[in-house]
Amino acid sequence: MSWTDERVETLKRMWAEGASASQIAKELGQVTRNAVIGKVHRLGLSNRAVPGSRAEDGLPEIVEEEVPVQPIPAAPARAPVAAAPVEDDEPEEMPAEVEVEEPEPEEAEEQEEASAPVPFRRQIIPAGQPLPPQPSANEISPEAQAAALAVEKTSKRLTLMELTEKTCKWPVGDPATPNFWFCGMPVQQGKPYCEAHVGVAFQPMSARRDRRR
DNA sequence: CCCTGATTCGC
DNA sequence: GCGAATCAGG
Repeated sequence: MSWTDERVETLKRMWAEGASASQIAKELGQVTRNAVIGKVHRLGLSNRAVPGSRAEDGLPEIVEEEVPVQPIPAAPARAPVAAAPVEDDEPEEMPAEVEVEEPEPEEAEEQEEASAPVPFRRQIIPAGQPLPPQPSANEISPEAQAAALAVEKTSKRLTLMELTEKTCKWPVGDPATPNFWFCGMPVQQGKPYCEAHVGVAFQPMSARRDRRR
């Protein structure tokens, strides 16, 4: 396939609209993003306006060292979130292994047949031990918290077994409770969490320090 | 890991 | 001119 006037026109138009080279390539078909990029350069229409939206990341970006915050949302105890076949791992997410204390093996089976589908199987004693340092309640920026909360209201609510490399592994709720689940939204590239939860998991050091009591 | 654009260089 | 391979950055 060659660069017909029409194809070039499409290329120019899409490029001007901010489409990425791969998007354009997909649209045109029969060419790779490399071909598109190459053509873009030969046409001399390289630098263009910002691709994405307009109100997106127009902020100054106050980026600082990122510091992992205890991956504990509102849950009192941490669930062993195992990232598939364990391997390398640099001190980035700090697994912080913490056994979730089993309240007590069940003994008297409650027969709540025609009751609610997912009832409260008896008040469960939330871990009879000092819980790990409660999260970063006041260390998390209000914005990040709000974002996470919003996501949690619409997230996929996956079980441990349903997690994959592409699902957010942020735990929500009390692991010792029936309504405990994992966010499950699409992860942010390279991270174990979705955008919203990455927002609470990784806080700029200074901001975190300032907020802390 | 997944994506982006930029560059190089044999064809 | 073309575009795969590679590089550099997010």
